Amino acid sequence: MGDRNRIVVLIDMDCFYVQCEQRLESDKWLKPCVVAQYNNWQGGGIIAVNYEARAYGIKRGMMGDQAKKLCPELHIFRVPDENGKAKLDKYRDASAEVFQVISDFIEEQEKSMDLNNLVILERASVDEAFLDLTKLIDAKPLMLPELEDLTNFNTKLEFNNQSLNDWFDQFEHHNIDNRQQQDNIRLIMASMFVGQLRQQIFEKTEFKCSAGISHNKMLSKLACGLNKPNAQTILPMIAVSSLFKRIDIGDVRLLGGKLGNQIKTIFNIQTMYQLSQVNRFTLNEKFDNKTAEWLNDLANGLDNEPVSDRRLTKSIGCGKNFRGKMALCKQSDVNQWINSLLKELYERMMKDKEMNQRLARLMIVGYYTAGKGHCHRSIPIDITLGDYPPAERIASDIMRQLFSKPLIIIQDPIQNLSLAATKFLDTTKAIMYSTAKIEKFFQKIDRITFIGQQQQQQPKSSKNHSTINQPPIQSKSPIKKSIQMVGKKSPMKNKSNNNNKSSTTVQSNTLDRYLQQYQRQSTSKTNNDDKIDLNDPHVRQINREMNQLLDSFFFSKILCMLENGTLKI
DNA sequence: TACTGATGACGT
DNA sequence: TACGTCATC
Repeated sequence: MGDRNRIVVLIDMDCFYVQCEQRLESDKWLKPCVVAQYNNWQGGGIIAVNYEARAYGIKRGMMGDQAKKLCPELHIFRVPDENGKAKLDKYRDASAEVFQVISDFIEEQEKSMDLNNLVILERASVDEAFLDLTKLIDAKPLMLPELEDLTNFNTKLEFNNQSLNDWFDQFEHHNIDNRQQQDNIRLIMASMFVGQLRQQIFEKTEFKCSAGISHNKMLSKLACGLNKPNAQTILPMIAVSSLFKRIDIGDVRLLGGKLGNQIKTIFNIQTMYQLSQVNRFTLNEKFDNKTAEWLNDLANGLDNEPVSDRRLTKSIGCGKNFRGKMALCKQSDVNQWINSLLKELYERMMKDKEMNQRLARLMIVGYYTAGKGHCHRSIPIDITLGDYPPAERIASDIMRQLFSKPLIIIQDPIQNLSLAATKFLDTTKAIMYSTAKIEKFFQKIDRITFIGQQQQQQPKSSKNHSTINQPPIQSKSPIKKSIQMVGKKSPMKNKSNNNNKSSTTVQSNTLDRYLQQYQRQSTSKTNNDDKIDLNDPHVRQINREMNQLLDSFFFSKILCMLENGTLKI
């Protein structure tokens, strides 16, 4: 059972940006439309083309003026811009809508079967999702749906030129005890799921999409592209070799760039079928072992890349090109653009925080110059307060990084700037940065013995440290000492203590006072006098210590224990 | 001035 | 890790 082929699906929204615009201007449905950004030069660059417009030969990457010549009645939607920069929020929001529908549908299906975690959903891009339906399908009895139901979903079969109809007959009249046949039926069952999902997406969002239904990411992506728009395509394993005779190497996922071109030139071939005929040892001569094996698999319709369980983006970023004369030559211009980019990014970070309960810990600032090419540097984001620092502070950190050594940008002007927030932490975990919650956390995991417990009691007078200006941190920080001790002690040594309820919670008085102190500070936002001054050296010291605590303690130790099951919250 | 602006993944 | 490179739409 375990060695059965996976059932992997790709859902791809049809010309997504155009549909987003059409939904807002419904008289534009069915008309040739494109979405373009930046109107000023040659009608702007086209980033999405609907199928009516594609009929005129209009392609993504063309300029608006050029497209208009091909189709005078073309409607061009404009990406809104803010401060001279394209704003793509509309499409991200619409994407979130679609993913919500997909998530809900999955949940509903699982619920009806009284099971959990049957479907893996991966956000592959703003308009694409991979689904691994293996577990869902295999939890159901092997059964053929009605052909009519499938055709209503505009389901196509990719298998030479065989119709879905003919293919269906063989299952009804023949035995289905070999694995190949069973896999085919599993694909058909998955197609019902996908059809219903696509219907849901349409009913809830008005958006049409296409889908590929096959056994791995490469094949489902390929299948999806075979019949568009508003169709779903089944690609059974047996159809792969004949299909590959007409598939260009560059049309296969991950082979559309340099590598694909290299393959074509090196072996003087064009199609995937030809690649499958290249001797494995010949492949090995030209590529490293791993790549050679991977290519060989791909050429045989195999791809074991898992569908990962991820519904959110791993980073939020924004950037802008400054071509030719527009390239940034002065530090003040760079400063201004960083601020402008950060303003947009910061808003998106805040929105993301509210919607997804997470905080980014790292900011990447990137730039491009003719002399140095692409460069980027990272700046930590201090989230010890359980929230982002003010944008101004992030901006100044960025500028400090960027101009740590003075750059003579006059001679090497900056042609691109980009910012990205990454390394997200769940607020439920990040909240541990906020010290009140750290205390609770420690209480919950009372199986852990904090090393500090053996330290002698601190005098009560320490309570007097009630303002942030007199932090409970001595010059030779006891906290730091404790942290170092924790770091040295193997957490596994506490394994025997795991069920010992009498085991003490955090008893380090220093830490306790520190936590209380910090809690007071971080919750007393109403009183201006109590506001934390982030530039206060003591506060900075506290933040540093907390970061160290987290890095050395929680992540390397506790999360490890959570993962291997030695600890449960 | 002219194929943007995002995204993710991998190698070292 | 931090940073450079590649791929996709």
